[in-house]
Amino acid sequence: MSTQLSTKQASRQSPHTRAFTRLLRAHAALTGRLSAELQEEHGLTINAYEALLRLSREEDSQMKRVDLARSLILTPSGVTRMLDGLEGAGLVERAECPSDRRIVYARLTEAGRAKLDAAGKSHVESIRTVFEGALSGPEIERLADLLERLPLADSDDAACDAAD
Amino acid sequence: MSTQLSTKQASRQSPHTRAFTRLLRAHAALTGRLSAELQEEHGLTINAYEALLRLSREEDSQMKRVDLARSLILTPSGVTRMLDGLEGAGLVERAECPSDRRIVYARLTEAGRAKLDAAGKSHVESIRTVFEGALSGPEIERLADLLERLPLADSDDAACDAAD
DNA sequence: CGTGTATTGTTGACTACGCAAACAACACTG
DNA sequence: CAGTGTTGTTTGCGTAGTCAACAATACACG
Repeated sequence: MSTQLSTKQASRQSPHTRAFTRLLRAHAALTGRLSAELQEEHGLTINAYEALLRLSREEDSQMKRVDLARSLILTPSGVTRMLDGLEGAGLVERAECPSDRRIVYARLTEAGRAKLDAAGKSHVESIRTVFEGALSGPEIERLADLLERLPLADSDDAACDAAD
Repeated sequence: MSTQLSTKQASRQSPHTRAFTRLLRAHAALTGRLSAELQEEHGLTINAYEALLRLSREEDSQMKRVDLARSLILTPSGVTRMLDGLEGAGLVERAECPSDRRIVYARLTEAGRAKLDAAGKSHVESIRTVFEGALSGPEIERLADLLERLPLADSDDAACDAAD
């Protein structure tokens, strides 16, 4: 199927590099498509959507901002700014921690849950379309598994954070 | 169709969603780490590096800017801005097309090739470290293959661009 | 020819993020 | 209980990217 060695050789790379490059491109392509959709139909960024999703998974629909940052692989400042938007839209609200006043929780509001629900329908559907158009069911699972095993933090970051 | 039994189910997601989320996170984690390195040691963005790499693969070390954009999954304006930087650093230069004066080629300079060479050494090494620390050889190839099959363009984009 | 239409590339205004610094609240130490 | 370090959050500034509007060229067809 693929041409072996033409004058230009896409295949001369090591598998690592190939995997990485493809990861970059796949990410650009998928987020490009999906974020446009999410933005247009619901006014949400992909990260904003993921934030709502993670909050919704917590028992009390709230999370420390730091944890949210780590979970999304964003810096704390990124989270602050993103939540600014979501708070402005009334999808998330702040909640204090009684025992530690440094901490501010981000809590999903009812409107936020509704928004997540609405956005999720089309978003999940789009994701499914994209993936199922390209890969078989088992392949999708295999892909998810492999991606899951890539390291999420700096290796020099001491802890192995079982908290996830 | 999907979902709402929420209390706390990270694993209740469909494989598509799981794959997508993991793709997002893996991308954020890897680019975060690798781009910091590339930036610090060589003053290059990941995309800038990839651009140099692609130019270096062309026979005459040059590419139409539009093609470069498509290849990197960037907008034309993004390419203009990125190349502004690379031109300023003398790593890339402009070249005209005699037959079509709309076209401007981006051409790798000698300095650009040298930079690519230097940056490539550490960059490729880092990539290898990251991937080999997490996956076995065959798994890396499998991952690359799966990622390769994800669609890179909008499906409503008519052509299947065999040009790649 | 001239006139629409598509393609190539650039620019201005904006967004989303990171980094570093600042700051507030806590936690330990003596 | 003052001093020092650590953690959580926000803020100023820089950067990389997008989109919309544009100019210039190419082409197709009356």
